[in-house]
Amino acid sequence: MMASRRQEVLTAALDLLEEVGIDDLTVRRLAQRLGVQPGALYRHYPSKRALLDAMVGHIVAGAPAPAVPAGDWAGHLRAMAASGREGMLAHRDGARLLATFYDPGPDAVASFMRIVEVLRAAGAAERAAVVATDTVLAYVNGFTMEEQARRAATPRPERDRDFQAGLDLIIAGIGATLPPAP
Amino acid sequence: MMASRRQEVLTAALDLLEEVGIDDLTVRRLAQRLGVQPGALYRHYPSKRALLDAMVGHIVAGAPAPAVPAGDWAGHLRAMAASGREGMLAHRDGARLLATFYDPGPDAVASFMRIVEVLRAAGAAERAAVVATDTVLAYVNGFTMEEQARRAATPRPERDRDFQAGLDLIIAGIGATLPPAP
DNA sequence: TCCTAGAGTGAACTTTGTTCACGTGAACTA
DNA sequence: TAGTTCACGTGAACAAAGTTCACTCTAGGA
Repeated sequence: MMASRRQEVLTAALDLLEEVGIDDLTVRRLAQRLGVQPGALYRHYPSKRALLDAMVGHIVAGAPAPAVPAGDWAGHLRAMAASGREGMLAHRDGARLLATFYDPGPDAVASFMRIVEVLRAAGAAERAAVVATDTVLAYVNGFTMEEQARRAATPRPERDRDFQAGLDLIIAGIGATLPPAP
Repeated sequence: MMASRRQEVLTAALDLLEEVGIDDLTVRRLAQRLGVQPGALYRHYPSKRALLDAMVGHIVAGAPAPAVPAGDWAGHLRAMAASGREGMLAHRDGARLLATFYDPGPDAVASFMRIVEVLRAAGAAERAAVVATDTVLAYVNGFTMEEQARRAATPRPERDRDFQAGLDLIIAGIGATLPPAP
């Protein structure tokens, strides 16, 4: 196991997030849950902000790596979109947390580039591929934010269907700008 | 003019937002700018949250009412999208403010419905019209949020062009599901 | 045995939102 | 004219938040 104390603090913070939500995620509450004085946490993270960043890092890293169907650009787009949404929905206030504290690292840039590559392989021009990728990601973030903030009442299957339907709209738009398959 | 004190406080808060950003928009700073003790503000707004809500209300109300080209559903969509984005970009941290504190009122629902109506008039089924509207709004929010958070360096014309290009993608997707014009 | 390093204590400080009993001056009313 | 009302503001306090700091404790290796 060999979990460093730093890791334990992070895990406790993620658990606490699930219990009380981000607005009540306080240094003191976290310290209490660890059976420790508030100041002790600053041995492991230099600030609360740094801790939140680490939580965000854990969330984006934990998103399920999609099984890539080679050559199927629409499938790739759908998988990436679903994975991004899933990562946020998996944690209470996940979307808000990402929106507020996410600073894209090299791995995020890498997966962005991978999508662009897939679209380029399907025949899209460089700029068109970037625009399409940007658009899908903006949609995923916008939809999920709104979903988590204001649609907790709507049953999950319905939300899934709505998300899918909007994504299909965008994919149709992208498909129209692509050269026809040979 | 006859501006009520309440109005003056709101105006001062909006000015202060522009100067210091939402993270440093504090009750004390606002009081100081009004030449008043912090507690005095609670005569006019029951809580800081209520004041932020009022600011959001002012921002969404202040978005330019688009000139509606009758019968042109794509034009209507573009106008609404541009108006929403413009409203957020017009204020520092506008997108974050909206995303965190916006609780859609009757007028927001009304303008949502108006878009749905326009699409229905163009031949879309009810559900398709709702999905299309939702998708455009999610895109606008997602794009603007990211834009204001991380693309301050990119020059405005370029950002406008990117926004337009993504929107065109979605509009193309919507157009593909509509019956051909007679 | 000494000593270093990681972990935690306990108490403080600053800043934040918020409350509350009380003053004050202008406008209305009898 | 005298009294009442009312909107507005004062001044001081409160609790909770993030953060800092000097000190202690406890292992484990030289």
